[in-house]
Amino acid sequence: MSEPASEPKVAEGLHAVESGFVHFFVHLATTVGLPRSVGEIFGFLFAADQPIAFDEVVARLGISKGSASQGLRLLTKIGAVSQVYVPRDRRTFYVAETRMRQLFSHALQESLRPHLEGNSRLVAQLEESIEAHATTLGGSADHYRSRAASLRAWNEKALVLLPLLDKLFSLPAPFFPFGFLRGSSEEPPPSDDQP
Amino acid sequence: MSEPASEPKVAEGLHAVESGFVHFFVHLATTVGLPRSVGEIFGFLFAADQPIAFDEVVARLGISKGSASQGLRLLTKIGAVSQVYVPRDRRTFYVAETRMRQLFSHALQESLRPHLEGNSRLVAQLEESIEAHATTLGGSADHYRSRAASLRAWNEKALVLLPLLDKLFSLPAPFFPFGFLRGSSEEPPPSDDQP
DNA sequence: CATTCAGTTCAAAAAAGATTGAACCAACCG
DNA sequence: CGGTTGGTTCAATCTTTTTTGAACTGAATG
Repeated sequence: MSEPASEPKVAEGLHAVESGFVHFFVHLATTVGLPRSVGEIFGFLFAADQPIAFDEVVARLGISKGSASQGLRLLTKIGAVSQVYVPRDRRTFYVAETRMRQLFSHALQESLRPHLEGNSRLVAQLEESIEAHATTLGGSADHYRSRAASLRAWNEKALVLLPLLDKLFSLPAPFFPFGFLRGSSEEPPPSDDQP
Repeated sequence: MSEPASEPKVAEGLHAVESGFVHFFVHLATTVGLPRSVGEIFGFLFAADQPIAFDEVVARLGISKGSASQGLRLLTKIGAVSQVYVPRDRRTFYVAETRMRQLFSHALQESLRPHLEGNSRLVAQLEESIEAHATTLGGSADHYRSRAASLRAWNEKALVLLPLLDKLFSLPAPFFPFGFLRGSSEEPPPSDDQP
């Protein structure tokens, strides 16, 4: 009853609830290094009940056609939204991928992996460079080798952990397998007390 | 034999090998959204054999005192480097945390966690907002509730997976526990088949 | 065909972020 | 004390990224 007459208009033309979703994804987008507008677009589509037309994205969000176009292209490329063709309508419609699992797993494959692979290449170069200069380096050659080795080991670990992480995410929530490492400082096992 | 007379000088005054390390961490830093200079500093320290004084960072890397100061402060704050007091020297020396495990785990706790917690807050607000408007929303209230629920579920999953991930990383490499999910590409339940 | 409508492209403007450097502070030194 | 030396701060500057908007392409429509 004590609400002010107008919505806390976060973005032109959005209902308070919609802009809640937008907020959430703007936060997510920026923490992940994507432009804010991409977060807005995705949030808006994620909230929607049905496919949304390009020009509605522009109008409701109050962003330029240019941004919308680029943002939607990016989101499509990374598999976060897809186009939907609506029969008697000339416009293209978009829907968000709402299964978080898909989103996550896609991101892992398409964004994280390539970076880790980039790392691998750099480590390899680094190691070559060390060997190339080994004689000049004298005693420190070994030191450098061991530092490089640690980078390599770390990176490889990350690489193999990647698919595993993906799996873990796909597990039905209550089942998290804490079993195999009950050693520990962090988490009490999830199983209930059944004597 | 075919090498040019001078090093491929990536940064003033660095040996080729050092700049290999610097490269690696610049890459890492930028993919993680940190300023390049922070990557440079860390790379340089990571390569080093012994503690490095502030002014050497400035000189060898050819960056301003300002950058060095801020970069070192940040790195210290996130636990990636620490100060070392060298007896008869007025300057402060720095060493990189070279145990990748520590770095990683610290990053998980200090960077990822807070973000996920931020998410939680936003989801909570979102849910409140949905309830606040529930009557106005009519039929779509349920739709919004379910979308919000999926965000919540996802976020909570991430939150519980965090310590687990940390554990996995700490495991001696050869031991990776693929055992419990030898199933295939998607999601056969983790419990074994006991009729 | 000429027109309108949907959307893309891309150069220019705006905003956000990183870096510099000069002023400054605080030990230490002589 | 007065002068160095080691380092921090922060406003100004430079760089990079994001956003805009106007020109453009290419269907559909009439």
